[in-house]
Amino acid sequence: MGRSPCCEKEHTNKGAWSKEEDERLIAHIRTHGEGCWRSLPKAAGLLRCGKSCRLRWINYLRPDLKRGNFTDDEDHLIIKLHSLLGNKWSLIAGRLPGRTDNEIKNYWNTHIRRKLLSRGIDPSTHRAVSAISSDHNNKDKSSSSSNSEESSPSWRRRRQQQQQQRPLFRVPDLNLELRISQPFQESHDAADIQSKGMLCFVCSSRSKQCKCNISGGGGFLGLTTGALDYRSV
DNA sequence: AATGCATACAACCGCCGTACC
DNA sequence: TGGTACGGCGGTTGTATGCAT
Repeated sequence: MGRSPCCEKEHTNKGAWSKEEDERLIAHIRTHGEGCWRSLPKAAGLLRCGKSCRLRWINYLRPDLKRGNFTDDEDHLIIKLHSLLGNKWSLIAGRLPGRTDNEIKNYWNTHIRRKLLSRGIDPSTHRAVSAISSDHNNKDKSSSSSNSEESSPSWRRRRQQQQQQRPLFRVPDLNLELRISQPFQESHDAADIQSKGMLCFVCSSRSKQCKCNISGGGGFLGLTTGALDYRSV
């Protein structure tokens, strides 16, 4: 049997969203709120798959989205978080207010990867390319290939194969267990956690239940401060 | 001006985890 | 306990745009 499709594909639009579709979706979510994506298209009068509506809203229409270029700070934060988390785009996006996982993923693939490569850093391992090539006894010389070659389809395929063959790089003895917290806050001392109802990174409790005696600064990547502050990275 | 190639990014696809029955 | 629905995620593709020739 298997699962039923998420929608009737014969009766749904695909491709770019029109202005009218956007307006319908926005209007529907304004009055009914997010959620129940499967039934939303019918209720909103859209010939779209529920998943498509969700993606359009989350990645493009949400009012709290920050459009425009990434700042240097955001750049650095993405690189640092990627070195810790790998391709966990949603977790990375959770630390960049107003940015979506899709946006960060695209930005990584189009800008940051190339930037790191041009600096001689392997974007998947965050190690110097020369170190990697010596690790592998020059087996994969193409990993230091020229930038002009890297974006070609054949280069992408080769690179995928290399990554499958290459042993995973692991940061030794790092406990990367993560807890969900609210996005980055300007300040994050214990008083803030209690007064603003933030989620404590240390004990995972909210507001007044938090008994962690945390003070600013110190700690790896600021994680021990209860909230990740990328400026400490 | 026409053409081909490269780039950027929106959107889709397929899979997974979880909740619910 | 197993099946199904659903939301969410990461990888991939499609296409519009910009640039070089």
